[in-house]
Amino acid sequence: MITMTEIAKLTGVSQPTVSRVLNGNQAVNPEVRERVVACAKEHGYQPNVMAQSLAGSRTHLIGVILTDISNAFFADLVKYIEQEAGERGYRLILFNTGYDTDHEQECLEIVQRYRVDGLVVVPAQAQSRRWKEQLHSLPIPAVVITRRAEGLDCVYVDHREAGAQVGRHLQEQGCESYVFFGTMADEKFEGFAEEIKKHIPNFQKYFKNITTKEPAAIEGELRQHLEKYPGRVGIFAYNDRRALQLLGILQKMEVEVPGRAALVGFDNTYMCEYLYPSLSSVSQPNEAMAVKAVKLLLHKIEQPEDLHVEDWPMRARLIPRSSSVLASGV
Amino acid sequence: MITMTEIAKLTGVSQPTVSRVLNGNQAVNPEVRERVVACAKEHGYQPNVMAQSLAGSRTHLIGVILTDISNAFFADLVKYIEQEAGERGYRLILFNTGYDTDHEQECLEIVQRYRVDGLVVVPAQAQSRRWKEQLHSLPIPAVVITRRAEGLDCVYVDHREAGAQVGRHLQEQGCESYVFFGTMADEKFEGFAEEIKKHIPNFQKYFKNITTKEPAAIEGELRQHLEKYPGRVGIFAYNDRRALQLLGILQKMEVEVPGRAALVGFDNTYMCEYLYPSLSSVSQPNEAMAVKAVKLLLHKIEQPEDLHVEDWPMRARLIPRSSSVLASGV
DNA sequence: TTGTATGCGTTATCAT
DNA sequence: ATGATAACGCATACAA
Repeated sequence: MITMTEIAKLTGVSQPTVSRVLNGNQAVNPEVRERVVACAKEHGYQPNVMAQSLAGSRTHLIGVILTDISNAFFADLVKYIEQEAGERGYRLILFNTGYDTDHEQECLEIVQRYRVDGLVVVPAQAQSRRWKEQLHSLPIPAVVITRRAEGLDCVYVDHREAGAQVGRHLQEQGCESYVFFGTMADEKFEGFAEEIKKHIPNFQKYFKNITTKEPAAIEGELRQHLEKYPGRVGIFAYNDRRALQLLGILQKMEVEVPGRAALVGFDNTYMCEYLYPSLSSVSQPNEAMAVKAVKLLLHKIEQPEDLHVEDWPMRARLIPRSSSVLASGV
Repeated sequence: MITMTEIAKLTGVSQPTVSRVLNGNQAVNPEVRERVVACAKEHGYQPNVMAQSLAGSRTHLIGVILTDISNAFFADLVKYIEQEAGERGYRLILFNTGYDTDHEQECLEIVQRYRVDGLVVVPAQAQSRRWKEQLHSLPIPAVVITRRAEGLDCVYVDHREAGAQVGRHLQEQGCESYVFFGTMADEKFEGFAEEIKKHIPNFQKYFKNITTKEPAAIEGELRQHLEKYPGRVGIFAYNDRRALQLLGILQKMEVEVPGRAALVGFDNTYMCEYLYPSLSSVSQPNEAMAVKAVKLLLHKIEQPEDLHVEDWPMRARLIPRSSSVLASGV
């Protein structure tokens, strides 16, 4: 790979002149410019970013550290992050922690070695104080995406509000009892429960939480719930994957969806609209989140003096489909 | 971020000595070592990879250029590539071409600027000669993954053989007519057709190809085919996404699956086993492919004198499920 | 065992 | 308009 110095020799000028030509910075003799450009083109010159970075400029690298790239939701985020960053001349160096906090630590060290200009992080450990302090003390601007992290720049959806949307929807659909599939420590459950409690103060009485992922156990729990409550049951799953699993089980049990059970998922994966019945789900603004995170980060990179911390909750949106809405006409 | 030179000053030794200590290369006075290590630790020293690379060693960067990271299959590959490369001390710089060949060109330039040690590529343009020559002439070792590319190192599944497996399976399940959903230029279709022709020479007569993705059109085509052929129809979709869409349409049409129509997808996405009926699908050896590709690449990086070109076809495996297999017992 | 000197490919600051 | 020169952070050959 040819260097500026080599081009300089070939064209009989000095290396700094080559630099000036190739960067179009200052005025140079048109003849010289032509010669140099031609030579660079002929040999397929490509600047050495390592050298550029060393010489004082940025690396134009953004470290992306996330929990699980094989999760469609995060993969989608990465796509938009890459796109937005790429348009502004930044590249991604990617790390997958696999929810392993030790490995996350390593990643945090490695990105420093590469002198990345900034960081986009989906933290493995949600809220550990130690972790937040560490990220804060890093000499690299960072934006947390997907989760709220107090005191740090972050872009995320308001899960509580999203859960409330689901609660409202299922009530409007005439549900008389409820099931939440996932951990109750989840903010979307909290919002969900709060919303329903507004109308049904003794919510607990009509509610069941299921945490197991084991099909037979799920079926048992559901059967039990259905026997106890004859009315329509509203089921909220913490993601589409689980919702799909539930849908399969309900179909196997020959429970009518949405007649007997109304089902809502989360993430609005592509499969939602293809399923039969199509699956109601909560759509997160993936692209908007990614774009916002990158813009925030680049701002912090390019205006390091601005220490303002940004906290960006965004709204999710429930997409009602056949799994929770009774067909009106037919 | 502290540098070796600074540590040298703080500990009263020379910079090369610090280098020796921190790299554990040569023998150094234990006392000095201790002092230097302590100082480095205290200030959180992290080597500057840019400088290391410039000074002659490798960048330890692997460029990953692929068509669509938001595709679950590729995202999964990336996960394994990151893992395997990471264990060997290499990091990923990621590019998403979005199937845009112009953008793919840019990516090829940019990775050169970062002086990546190697490249893993999912090409946007399958087989253009120009592209292959270009990749070959690149001063960077590269491995093509997912697609066969003659003359280049590549790791991929034999789609023809995979298609044959599906053909064999659907025949064994007693199908009397066939539908392929996707483009007939696809190797998996070729293998599929060849296999069936072994037993049914006038295959064309019992076959329909559907390429549209528009639900109403698909439904029309299917209805037409079903009216024409009373026997069981075997449907092969080029990926699970399409298979899912088909399944939804079949359910809506109240066509019995697998009784009237046996359905097989491709990619063996997680949802296959959750669907009802669960979806038969072809499983690609994602992890094995990723690991093989990385190993191949690292070999080429570390043994540049070995110019042997490796062509690694791998076997896919059909996972039969309820969508194509009639329940025997019940 | 340790220090000096040099070079990697740039950018940037000087002179000229 | 252009050429010396230094500097970025590190590795390495060489000298001591």
